[in-house]
Amino acid sequence: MGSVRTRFAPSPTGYMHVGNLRTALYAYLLAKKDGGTFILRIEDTDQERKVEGAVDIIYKTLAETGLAHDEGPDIGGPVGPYVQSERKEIYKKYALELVEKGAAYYCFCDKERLDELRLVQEASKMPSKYDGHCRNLSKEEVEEKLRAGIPYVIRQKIPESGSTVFEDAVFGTISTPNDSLDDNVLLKSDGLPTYNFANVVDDHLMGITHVVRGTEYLSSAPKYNLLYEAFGWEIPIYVHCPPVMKDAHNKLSKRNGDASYEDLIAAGYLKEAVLNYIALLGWSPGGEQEIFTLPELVQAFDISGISKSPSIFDTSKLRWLNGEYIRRLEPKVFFEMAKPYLDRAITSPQIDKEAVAALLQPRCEVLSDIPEHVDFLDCLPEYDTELYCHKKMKTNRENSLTALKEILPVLEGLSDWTQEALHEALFALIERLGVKNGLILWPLRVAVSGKAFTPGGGIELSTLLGKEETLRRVQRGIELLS
RNA sequence: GGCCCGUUGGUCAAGCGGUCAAGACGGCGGCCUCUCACGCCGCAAACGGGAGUUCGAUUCUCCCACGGGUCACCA
Repeated sequence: MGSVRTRFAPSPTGYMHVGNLRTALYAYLLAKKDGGTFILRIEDTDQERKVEGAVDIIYKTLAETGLAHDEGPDIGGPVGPYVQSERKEIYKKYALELVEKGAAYYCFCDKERLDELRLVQEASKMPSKYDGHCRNLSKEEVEEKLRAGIPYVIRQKIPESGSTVFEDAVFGTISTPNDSLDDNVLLKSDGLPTYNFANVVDDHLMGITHVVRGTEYLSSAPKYNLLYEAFGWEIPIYVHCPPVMKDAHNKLSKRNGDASYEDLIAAGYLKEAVLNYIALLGWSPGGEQEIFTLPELVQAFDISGISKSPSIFDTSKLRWLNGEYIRRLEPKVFFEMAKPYLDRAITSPQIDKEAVAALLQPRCEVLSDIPEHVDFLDCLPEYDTELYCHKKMKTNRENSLTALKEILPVLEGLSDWTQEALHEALFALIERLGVKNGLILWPLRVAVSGKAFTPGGGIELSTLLGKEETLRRVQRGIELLS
């Protein structure tokens, strides 16, 4: 058992966005690479933003993607509880300890005063920052206000001078002047901690060795560092990951209507492909390999490969990767996955859907585009006879009509309706007429599909459609061309 | 605005003082082929700008520009 302990600490918002999932992935990989422990912690200290069922989505996603946590609210563990709202007393105790140590203080300022303060600061173009009104209250004053039952918060006491320096495994040494840091609230008036505080306390108490999170926390990291120092706790290794972007200017987000993990799955992407793709978004294994199973990712993962700049989520590359995964599937497995989509598009019972799936597998990138590939099997679409004209096949309306008229009796006379038999009969015809393959096969494919592009050629499609339907469509072609 | 961080082709990215600056996706062209797709081959396409340091900078330093993040009793 390794000693690395990482955690994924989402707040239950009811939505697993791609950036979040990637953070979970990296935390998981980092732990597993070392044979360490991956922990799930729910950060629900914001009572107003609680969403019902949100935690279930988190469990479901982690289970589905194989990012199995070793400790968490659902499975327990030695350092629980793993839900922050159940740890209320813990935070209070540590907040008070910090007050004892002089690294934090009671603040009785009410919302009105703070709003006003902010307004004044904004108006005078000052950086908005707590003015330290309660920073130097005497012990007696504090006691008195406490006794009077005045609501309070506990704020962090940031040193007035000097600077805070810390190491980030991705970004290196980062130094921040203390006077640019604010005396943030640690414990809210409802008795619950802020994220800033709960995070530090929990990460320490849970023995987290590597804190993996997004760069949005990079600028708060100095404050966390100061907290660790005040407690005399060992500082974890920070691993800040750059954001996943929708485009050069916007993060991927629910607000922008961007796809979440669930949306991608619903759209017909394979979970393995999604995981593989996001692993490569913001991290590079260094070598040429691009397709990785989860265990392979565990093997290959290294913090040094995490990039510093944001990366744009590229759907076209995901599509390609998904196609790669689809092509590698066992035909049976692909058929099972494709089935719901095939059922939606094909209603006629005589079509062999497994055979359709076999045709589809090499040319399908996302499951959801199956219907548009196969809709013509169900019902011959209205089509323009222009489709019969193809320069490379050297076909036009006239010779297509001739071809179909030659084809019809051949097919009618065929008793054994298999791909082999069709192939044999049609190539015999081609030979007898002494023409190029395309001259016969192109018109057949058009007649039978009514489309410019189809999965499979004329012979394959005819096999699928069955004798009766094929003959009907060839006749229809003859009618249209006559 | 203050503070922090970043900047290699359209996108993901390798590179860690000397390279004709990888590779992948996408694009384009070709081959294969009964269409499309798959597969194979090839082409175009990048170090934001300026000063230094150095025999030599994409790589190190500084400045600028641009981009991102953060400045809540949200996480």
